[in-house]
Amino acid sequence: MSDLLERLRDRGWRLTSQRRVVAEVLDGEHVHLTADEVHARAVARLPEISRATVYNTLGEMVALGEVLEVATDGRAKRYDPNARHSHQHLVCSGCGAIRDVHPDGDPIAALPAAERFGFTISGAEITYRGLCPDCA
Amino acid sequence: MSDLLERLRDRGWRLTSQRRVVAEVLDGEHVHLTADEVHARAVARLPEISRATVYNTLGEMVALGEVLEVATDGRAKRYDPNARHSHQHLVCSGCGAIRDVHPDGDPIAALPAAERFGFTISGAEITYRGLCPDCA
DNA sequence: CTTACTGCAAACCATTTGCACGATC
DNA sequence: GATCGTGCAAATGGTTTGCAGTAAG
Repeated sequence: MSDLLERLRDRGWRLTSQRRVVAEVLDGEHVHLTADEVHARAVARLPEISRATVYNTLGEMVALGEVLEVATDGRAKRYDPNARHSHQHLVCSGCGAIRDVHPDGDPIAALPAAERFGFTISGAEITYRGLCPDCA
Repeated sequence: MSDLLERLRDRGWRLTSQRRVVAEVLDGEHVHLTADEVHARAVARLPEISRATVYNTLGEMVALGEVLEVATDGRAKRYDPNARHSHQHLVCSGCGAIRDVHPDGDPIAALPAAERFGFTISGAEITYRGLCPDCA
């Protein structure tokens, strides 16, 4: 289970009840919650936790590289605890559901040198768009 | 030049001075302006144009599929008039500059059936991240 | 002449911040 | 006991909306 929490602890992260709850709530496979959803679930376990703390905590986890920020282009950013395993996202244009997917091949390799304009490429994110079985 | 404007006119779009100015300002290659930048440039040509109209107009062009919304994950959305030619984006992690790029191969084809979870895939967006020559 | 676009200002929503209090090392 | 995290509430920035006025077809 709490893979994420363990990783954070190993990095000498100062541990408080709020931070622990945020990490626990966010952890898992195919989890892509908004800050507000994280807050709602955190409140269920720790009623006094504030939105500001949730935002701060998520921001720190992103800065540490343990959590990924996903802008699916809707309104609010979503947070993906699975930052360690490279994966891409499949987003339903109907209901906004997100799945993690693993395409074949390395997208970075597909970008020819002539198309790099002198940039040093450090990563690539792919968002597949489509309709899920329920929305089709 | 005003390819975008022409396309919009062909679709029977009601033409007003404001809309024309927005389309003109936005058109071109490698153009990725924020709504606010569009407004600033539009004001230079048509001083009374309001932010609300710029937002409405951009939203309509996006709904018509003639303009692409690009969420580079920074603060404001950017608008790309080049919705007709499939291309991907290269974003500088330093200064936020954007370049259009054309990778080899079709990213959709790289997603195996087993990874589609019953979704009907309609498109894929790739964002390459890196440092531009100036920021490196 | 009718319909639809525009401008204004106020509303909205997600997120950030300043600051005093409280908990951790 | 010094430092750092937390909570509150207010501020911010981007975007949307309601409504009266105005222009396009």
